[in-house]
Amino acid sequence: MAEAHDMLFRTLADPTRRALFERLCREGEKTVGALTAQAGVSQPVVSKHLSLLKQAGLVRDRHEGRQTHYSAQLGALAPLVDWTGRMTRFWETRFDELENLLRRMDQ
Amino acid sequence: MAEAHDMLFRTLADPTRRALFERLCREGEKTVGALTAQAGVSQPVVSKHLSLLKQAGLVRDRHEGRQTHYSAQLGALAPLVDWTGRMTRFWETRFDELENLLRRMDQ
DNA sequence: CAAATCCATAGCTCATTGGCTATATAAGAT
DNA sequence: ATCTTATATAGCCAATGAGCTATGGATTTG
Repeated sequence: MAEAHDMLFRTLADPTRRALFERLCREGEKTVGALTAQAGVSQPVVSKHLSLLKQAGLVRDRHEGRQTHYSAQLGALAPLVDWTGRMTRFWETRFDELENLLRRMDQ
Repeated sequence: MAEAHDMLFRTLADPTRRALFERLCREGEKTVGALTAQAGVSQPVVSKHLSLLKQAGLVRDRHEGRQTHYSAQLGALAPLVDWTGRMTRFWETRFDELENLLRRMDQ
């Protein structure tokens, strides 16, 4: 029953993890070392977060010698965009119904 | 430093809480009792979640006698939509740059 | 081959949090 | 006034999870 947006919300809820993803979106592919240098947390913590981001489909990894390059997988945000869209549409639908009701009462 | 989307992500990360918000979006205003009846958790837990949703600006409450009616505040999702938009745009910009580079190399 | 570098994993701790029951507060109902 | 109903708050507990250090595995360098 776990929908795709569930894991996305949980994964992006942590500020450190979200900051890593944001940086990959802004600056493109980066190694773990480069990410760690500015993350403000230890390298193992960065690796752990990247692993969770990968599980959520938000990043890809590419191995090259002893370094691992991570990059954002932007398509992974789609379920989140869909979800917000659905919520907005529900609200608008109910709003339209209310509008119609008021129009009918006005006649 | 805490941006608006930070609290939104954290608030919507919990499935029970998100389900409450979804129901308010789908079905409109509801009392705490009505929400509790289908939430699968106890009434105090529902009240607590609603309180957090309210703090995040995702719901409004309206007191009427001894009941409290909650409703979704859809505008509150805007920072989330903006954030996903920004991330997408970063990615697209870098993609365009890559495209241009390839075009120049092709000449 | 030895040493150094890069990343991942293991194991620990502490803080946070989602759940519960019990109770307080407030507003009808009798 | 008393009892019941609706919601909120308090206090507790167990699970989760984000951080750390230490270490393992793999690759490059000397």
